[in-house]
Amino acid sequence: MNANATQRKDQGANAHSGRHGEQALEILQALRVDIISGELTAGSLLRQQLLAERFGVSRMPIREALYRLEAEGFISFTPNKGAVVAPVSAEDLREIYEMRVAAETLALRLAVPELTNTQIDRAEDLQIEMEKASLTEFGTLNAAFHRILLLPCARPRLLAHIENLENAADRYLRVTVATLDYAGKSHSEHRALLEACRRRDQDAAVNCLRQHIEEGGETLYRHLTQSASA
Amino acid sequence: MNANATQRKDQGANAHSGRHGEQALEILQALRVDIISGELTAGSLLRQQLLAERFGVSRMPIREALYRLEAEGFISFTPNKGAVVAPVSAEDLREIYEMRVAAETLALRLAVPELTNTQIDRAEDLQIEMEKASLTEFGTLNAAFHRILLLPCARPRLLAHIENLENAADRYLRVTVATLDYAGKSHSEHRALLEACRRRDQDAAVNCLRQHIEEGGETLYRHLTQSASA
DNA sequence: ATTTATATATTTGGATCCAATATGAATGTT
DNA sequence: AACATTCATATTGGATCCAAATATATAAAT
Repeated sequence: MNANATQRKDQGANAHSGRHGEQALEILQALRVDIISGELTAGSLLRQQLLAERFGVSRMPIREALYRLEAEGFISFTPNKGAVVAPVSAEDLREIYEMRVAAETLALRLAVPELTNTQIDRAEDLQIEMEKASLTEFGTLNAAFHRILLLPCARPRLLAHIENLENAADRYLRVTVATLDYAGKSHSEHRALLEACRRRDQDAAVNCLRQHIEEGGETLYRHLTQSASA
Repeated sequence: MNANATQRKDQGANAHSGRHGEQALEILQALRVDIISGELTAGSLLRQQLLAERFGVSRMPIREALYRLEAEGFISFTPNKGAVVAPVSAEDLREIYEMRVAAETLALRLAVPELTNTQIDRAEDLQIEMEKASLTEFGTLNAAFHRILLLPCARPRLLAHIENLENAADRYLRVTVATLDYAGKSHSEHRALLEACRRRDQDAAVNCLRQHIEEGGETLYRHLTQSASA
């Protein structure tokens, strides 16, 4: 399959939003979304000229965005040939989730003692919303839920790393989240996590989160290794 | 202090080494080394024109290298003003070491069952060499020692992440490694780690590594918070 | 003398141009 | 027909050019 997600021309919206020095960031964001959402599939060639036309800019800001995308691990360059969307694999998925467990449990352990009741309440609100929400909203609400519990760790590097891992994971999530009864189990795990946070019980909270992430990863892993699709 | 490390002109060596599509990578490497080694100090402005002259190329490959450096966390851009070398701080150092513990213990846990006796022997050789080596060689030998024990985990994302963290840590290491009696303690810790690996004792090995990294971080942290220099 | 306004110069961000490499088609040879 | 060679084309990587923004210097006004 080819990079035909680049066909729709939305330069009208993008090109004149932030004038000087921000185009590349918007392009980066847009391409990242395209890869995560699956509009750009693994192996797709990213033609600079096509992207430039799509966004209504020259190739320069495109290149800038591509360099950063490569650093984030979403694409890879081969010299004089161009950039292709990084492949997906069950091993990669497993690795991402192993790293998420390590990074997010560290962040949570550091965050729990700093959590305010207000923040926990806010997380609970999000959880309540999430349980009523549609599948399209689930992703953002879920991300917000996790973020609010981890942010108080106040570790910018770690949080950026986690965000990158979650983006990487979302590439795999897309395929499966719609089909599975993942949501139900996730909700009760979130509830347990909130309880542990309320008691400021680091170990319990960390174990909840570890289990939560691991089970999510397991589910995806099984789904990916079974169905050879995507 | 300004970016006067950019004065020496070494374009003769760099410009014609790899012709098409590799300049940026060499420049990236060179700038990374300059930042880690301290030739480019925190807050230094990175003038594209100066760098272009230093490396004997146009501003284009410079920009490419800078974008990637930013993604690695070594510099940061402010729109229309340019790039500056990222600041250092005790909190950042602490964070790096917290992340190293999480990432490297994960890698080691996965690597230990895969380790061959040959690899452990090779690590021991490196350790023996290290104990006789000078301070200038210590850094590379130490890195090689850790790498050989972690590589068998076969997790490319994780290993790249660890490499980035070690580069980030090296920025702080530089200041202190010369002055401290860090080496002696490090050697015995390495020995203990090797022993645990020989027994294929995951938990013991992971605990050794955790302690090793934590103590290294502690030492640096104390040194950095005491002496307000650099 | 200090401050404000204006003009100038430097620098980044983006567009265009050119060279080197790779891709693909056409042609020729066996 | 299969394969190699040559030539045309497309694409990347790098250089140059231009515009927008910022910083600096100069002049004017209080």
